[in-house]
Amino acid sequence: MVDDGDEVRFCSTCAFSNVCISAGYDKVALGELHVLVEHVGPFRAGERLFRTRDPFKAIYAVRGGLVKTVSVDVDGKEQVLGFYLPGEVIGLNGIYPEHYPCDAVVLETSYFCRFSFPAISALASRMPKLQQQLFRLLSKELALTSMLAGDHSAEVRMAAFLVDLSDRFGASGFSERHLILNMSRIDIGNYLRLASETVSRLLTHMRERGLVRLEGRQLEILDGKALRTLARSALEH
Amino acid sequence: MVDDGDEVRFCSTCAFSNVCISAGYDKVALGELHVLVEHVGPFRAGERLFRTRDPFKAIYAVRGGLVKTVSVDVDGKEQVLGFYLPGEVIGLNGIYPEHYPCDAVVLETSYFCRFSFPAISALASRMPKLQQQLFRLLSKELALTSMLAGDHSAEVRMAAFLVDLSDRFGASGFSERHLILNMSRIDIGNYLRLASETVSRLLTHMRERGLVRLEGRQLEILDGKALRTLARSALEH
DNA sequence: CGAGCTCTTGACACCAATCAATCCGGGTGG
DNA sequence: CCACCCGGATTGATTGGTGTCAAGAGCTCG
Repeated sequence: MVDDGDEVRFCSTCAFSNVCISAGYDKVALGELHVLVEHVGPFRAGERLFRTRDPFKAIYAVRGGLVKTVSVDVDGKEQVLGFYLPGEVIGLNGIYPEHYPCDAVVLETSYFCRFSFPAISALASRMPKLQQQLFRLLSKELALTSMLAGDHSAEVRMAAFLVDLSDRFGASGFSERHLILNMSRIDIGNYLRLASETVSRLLTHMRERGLVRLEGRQLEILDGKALRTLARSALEH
Repeated sequence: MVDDGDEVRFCSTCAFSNVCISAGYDKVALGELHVLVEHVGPFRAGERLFRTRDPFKAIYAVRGGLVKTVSVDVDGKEQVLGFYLPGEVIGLNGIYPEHYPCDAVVLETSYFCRFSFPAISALASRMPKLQQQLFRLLSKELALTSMLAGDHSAEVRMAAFLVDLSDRFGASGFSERHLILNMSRIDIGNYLRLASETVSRLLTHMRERGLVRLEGRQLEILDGKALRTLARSALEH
């Protein structure tokens, strides 16, 4: 999990590190990236990595754990913007406003790589591959939130959520079939813009149809194909 | 949004040009940017600047006119992703997938600046200010779509739409009070995830309450403060 | 073992979609 | 110049999907 052994990868779960290494980049720049990374954690459930209106100074890659980002509107109503799994990057939406537009709330004990943004931005100027990776990350985040923005039925949203999570677990080297939904139904509902009761009803309905197996926060995908069919209008290609 | 330029502006409405000039950048790089820009147009209403699945080669700044981006899902149902006014940039969401994820449909006679992405990306490596501007544009787009993703009542969404449009018209040097909604109610509804009938009802209701004056596609904001109050939960700070 | 949650399940209400009729404005052709 | 036509816009009646409220069950933690 931390930088050990194999000199080629100094941090096995950092998105940046991986892409740069895989690009076979020059050692000087790589060393600079290494110096730039700061390992932080552990954070416990309920702690915040950063808060709304904190000045934007760094982005974070999840090394292990689970995080949600939430924005709180003027009435104090929370809005979950996203969940972040190991290997994913948090904080990019702070670039333009120059402060974080949301809180990053840790949902289970978590570890991170911290990248000072001015530093990584400067480094990106000399490492086109890194710059490109930053662009891609931003653009990817864009694609994800525009999925949320679509007007789809509750069932389609739920299916799309599960399929997306499955894919991302897979990309992080975890099982694509056995998902651990270590966030409350309330958070899921808030993220999908559904009432938590609706989330419950949808999950039991999916269980009754044999699409998934449910044990509390453990979910096993039994019929991935059917799920994808349900979700296909939301995942629009 | 952009630190205002003082001297030479060789393309009065191009977001990139403006930021680079205002940064007082060296003339060599500036020349390169100049060479890189390609003026295209006019395009007539209904024509497409690019289509879904076209390979991602360039981004476009609107010089004049109005454009919508729409994605078509598997069932053939259209989804309006955004409207673009003079000075704004289209196509950034194609970076990650490396092809455009939507069609760019011209709504009224329009002109553009075309920037080859490989070229501008390379140039950004040598012009930190340009790189930063690209990051900002992406991050800004992110903020905009996450507004759409919120679960707000139809009235709040409508108000937020008008306020946003007013701000953007203002940023482009147009009147903030007199908006020209040169897109159909159907497009507005599709963008806001509302039925066009609901858009109609909301606008008449706002007219009856004295918030706006309506004359077909011309809209005058009479009570901007009230509109902002309505929209404030969607524009979350 | 109780306190305080999350989660589930049911009954009901309500907002916005749908269906339908009409009106308006702009372009076309006689 | 007017009549016609057609897509967009408005307005009304009805429906349905989700939210809200409420009660109870299951967990976890002190």
